Amino acid sequence: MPDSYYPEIRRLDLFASMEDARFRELMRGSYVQNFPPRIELITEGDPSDFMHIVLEGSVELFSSWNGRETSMATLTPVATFILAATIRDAPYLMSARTLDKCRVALVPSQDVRAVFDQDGEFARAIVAELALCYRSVVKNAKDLKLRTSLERLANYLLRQRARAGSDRFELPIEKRRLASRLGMTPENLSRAFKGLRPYGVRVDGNRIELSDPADLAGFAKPNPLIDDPLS
Amino acid sequence: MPDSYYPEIRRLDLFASMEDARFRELMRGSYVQNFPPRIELITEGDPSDFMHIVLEGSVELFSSWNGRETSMATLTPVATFILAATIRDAPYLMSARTLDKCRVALVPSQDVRAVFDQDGEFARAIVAELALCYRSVVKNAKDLKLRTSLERLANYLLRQRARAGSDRFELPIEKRRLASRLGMTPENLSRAFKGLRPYGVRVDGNRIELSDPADLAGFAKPNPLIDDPLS
DNA sequence: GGTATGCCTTGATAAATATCAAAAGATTCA
DNA sequence: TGAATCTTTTGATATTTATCAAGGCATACC
Repeated sequence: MPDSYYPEIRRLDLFASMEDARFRELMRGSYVQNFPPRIELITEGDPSDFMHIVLEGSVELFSSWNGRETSMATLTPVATFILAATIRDAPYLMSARTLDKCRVALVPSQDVRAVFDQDGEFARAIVAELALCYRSVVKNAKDLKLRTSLERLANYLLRQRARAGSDRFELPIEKRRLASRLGMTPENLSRAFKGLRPYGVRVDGNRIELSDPADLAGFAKPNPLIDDPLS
Repeated sequence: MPDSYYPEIRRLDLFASMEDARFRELMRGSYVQNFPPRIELITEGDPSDFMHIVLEGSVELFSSWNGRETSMATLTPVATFILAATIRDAPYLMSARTLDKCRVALVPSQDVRAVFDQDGEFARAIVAELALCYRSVVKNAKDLKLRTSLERLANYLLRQRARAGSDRFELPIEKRRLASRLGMTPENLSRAFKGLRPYGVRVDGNRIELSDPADLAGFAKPNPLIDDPLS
């Protein structure tokens, strides 16, 4: 891997505080690849030979069963994925595909496990990252089980508002993927947007405007234990 | 904590390979408590002062939002819970209550974090445990998003069959809790059991008999990436 | 034993969500 | 530019799931 990528990868919490020698060792065995849109990077069930890092573009994690498919998450730079499978040396539970042109770093799983054994700082960082991922999936499960689809959408919009820091923002993903992420069909997402109109949700293509966020929050009842990505 | 508990706690993967001195250190600061049934051990949102270990009885993890409640998991000895919150020093995402009389060990979170920093073996074990937990929640999310409630029940029954190693077994939890765990109402669970009768599912109170597991599997289409607790 | 309580089941109904079909908008690409 | 393709929306309908109400069954407790 070219040294030029080191700084941005270093910024990840996962690598921020590890010894420089170990970091270089890890990167030496890794490589960076460019992918066109809509390429399946990994397939669920395959052995986890590499930990992946999205450097550019966006990557969708999805899962399939019995001819059905659901979107689990969309990752944007700089983020790692498939860490748990790497750690456990277990098969991938989710597939991943590029949504646009992507640059992805591939770190051999056995190197990750080897450095983990030698570098306490790295081990701590991995634990922190895993615990964060775990908590984020638990929040997602709570969202799915405790809320209707309308409530999930309302809370999603409030989270995007917080992320953008503005009452106007663009949806970062296609609506049909958003529908799948929220556990609904594209048709119902369309109707759900209409259903939120009384709470001041204006939709124009990708552009969203929340004209009365307080009113929307009154309906959505956001909760940090479900909606706050950090807590 | 009395030394007599050490062996059974030691058997947990989490503690199996850590240095004996560290283990004793960790246990010294911990204590064991008995609880009557239906006691709320922890409440979601509270700071995570202790990692918990069920030694006897069963404990339900559940979550609430907006007056609704859902069962997330039921734990039986010997199992830890609330590890991720302990590690991140973050609030509990789930509440826990005893279902019957329980014996629970409480390990101060700061001790867990301190020993984690000093004992590489323990750190490795924590990572393995967290990765396992993470993967189990991902499987649960896939189950919820990709399957209907009838399919979820069918696969649950096949998992219980594998666990029991027999076509006849008893449901380990109350039906209303099972309903909640599977993301449905008690009424619908009752109807779902009826709906599986054509596939050889016989129900008598808690006792289940699968008279044609192959036929049931043909309907349920179990998949290791959702249903295998280890893979 | 009998009452009380809680769990489970059943039936009727309502609400939520999915499916199907078609049209309207975007976007891609030759 | 225009054809082709894909996404989004809309309406009609079907399916799934939840809610409400009532009754049956068990268990716990006086």
